[in-house]
Amino acid sequence: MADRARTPRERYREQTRGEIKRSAVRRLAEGGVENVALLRIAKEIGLSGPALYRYFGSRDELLAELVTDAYQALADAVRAVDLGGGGRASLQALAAAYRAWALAQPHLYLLIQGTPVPGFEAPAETVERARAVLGPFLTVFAEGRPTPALEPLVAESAAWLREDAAVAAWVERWTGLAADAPGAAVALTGAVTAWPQTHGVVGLEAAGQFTGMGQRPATLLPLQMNLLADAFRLP
Amino acid sequence: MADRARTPRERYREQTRGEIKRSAVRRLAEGGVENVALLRIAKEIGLSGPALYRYFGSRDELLAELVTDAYQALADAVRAVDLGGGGRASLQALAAAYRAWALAQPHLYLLIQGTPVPGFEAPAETVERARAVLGPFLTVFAEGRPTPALEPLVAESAAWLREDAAVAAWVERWTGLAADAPGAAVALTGAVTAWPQTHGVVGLEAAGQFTGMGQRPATLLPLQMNLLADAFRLP
DNA sequence: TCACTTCAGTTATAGCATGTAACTGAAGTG
DNA sequence: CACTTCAGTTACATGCTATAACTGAAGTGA
Repeated sequence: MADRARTPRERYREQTRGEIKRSAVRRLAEGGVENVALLRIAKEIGLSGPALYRYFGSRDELLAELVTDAYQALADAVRAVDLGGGGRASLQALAAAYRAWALAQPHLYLLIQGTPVPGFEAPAETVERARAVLGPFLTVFAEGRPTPALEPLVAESAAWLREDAAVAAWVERWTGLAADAPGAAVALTGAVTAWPQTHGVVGLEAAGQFTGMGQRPATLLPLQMNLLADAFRLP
Repeated sequence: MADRARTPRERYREQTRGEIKRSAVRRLAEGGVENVALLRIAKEIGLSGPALYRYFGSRDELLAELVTDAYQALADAVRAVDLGGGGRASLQALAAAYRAWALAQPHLYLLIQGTPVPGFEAPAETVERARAVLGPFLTVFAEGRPTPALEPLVAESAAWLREDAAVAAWVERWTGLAADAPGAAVALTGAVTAWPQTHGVVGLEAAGQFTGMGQRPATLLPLQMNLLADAFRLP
């Protein structure tokens, strides 16, 4: 935001990159990842083939940037939720926001949470991005008082907090709790449990696997979140 | 099984088809779906390019058959579970079998439950296949007595049972219950809830999204199944 | 102002993929 | 033994990714 329009050249470059990405996202939405072809994108924006390689080193690089952007957008959507209510109301709101974002652009969601793009695998960075999305869940679960059944998972979370300083910092940022505070491990456990549950419903829904089923994901997801809230005794 | 070796020609054809599919599956496991290239498969098994089109009309057709086979294999793996124990023990066993199959061939699992192959979408058939996988879950949840929180979803299941005869038949096959028996809707609700929860954990794990996380999916999944068993008051 | 650099964009080309067409020859069939 | 069926071939059309070599205009410093 600071150095937005340094030089005309850079501004133009940034604009063209954006145009390419927007075309790519549109093609992704219309025909899946196979439809994202540099040649056709180039033709669409009035360039000829190899010109795109000035802007993206390869097709995979372009896709990787779409993934990064999508994570950012999902994180923004989740962060935009007002956690004022706290407790299970906030958890419901987070899950709903997550779902709404995913269903508004199912192809993008499947791109980031579904099958990893073959060549491209950025484990470290992916984890980082996922954490940005899960942050607000930490906040909500920090006030949880888990039932005894959750004990093994809380223990694993506590161990992780002890071993990984980056995780400890992440949890502290969203909960204000130090790594050795009992609430930290609880928050971490809640987030790491809520995430696969939400993804389970949303991922199947985005992939169209619920079509033909009689139950509505809009009923199922809140219900699962409620069960989870019960397990963590959220107010 | 009946007309296995009708004519030598057909037997040869079947054998070649199998060879092609095995090569495709191997390539899928090694380099993802992009690595499944007819030309390279042909070269590998000593044929030259277009010959494969005698056996599969197109690449998509080959992939579609991989999907079908994979569903079958997953259904077999789940059906092989001994439900003698009943109750939550059986639920745990089912989820564990589902997970074990998926992790033994993550690329295949992502192929059937992840991003749908672009061109190819067979909603009706896919639903059918998914049902075959979920059958044993119905059996387990038939003896459930859901907590009041599950009421809305049970109602949706009951409505679905009333409207869709095929679903009613499916449920009856796995539970022995008629569509209007209260247990039928409960079983359906349980299966349709357990499925996304299991998929949520397994899908993320297969996609490698748990690497770098401190919690082990092997801990998380049984725990979630236990919560679910509680909600259905499984013995 | 003018040489010099930087860089967007071009055409040409290599390589590999899917898929079709037309042909060849051997295995099955009445 | 004529005839059909069909696996497999080569040749080719098309479309994609990616690289190489060139062109020309926009920026840059003395």
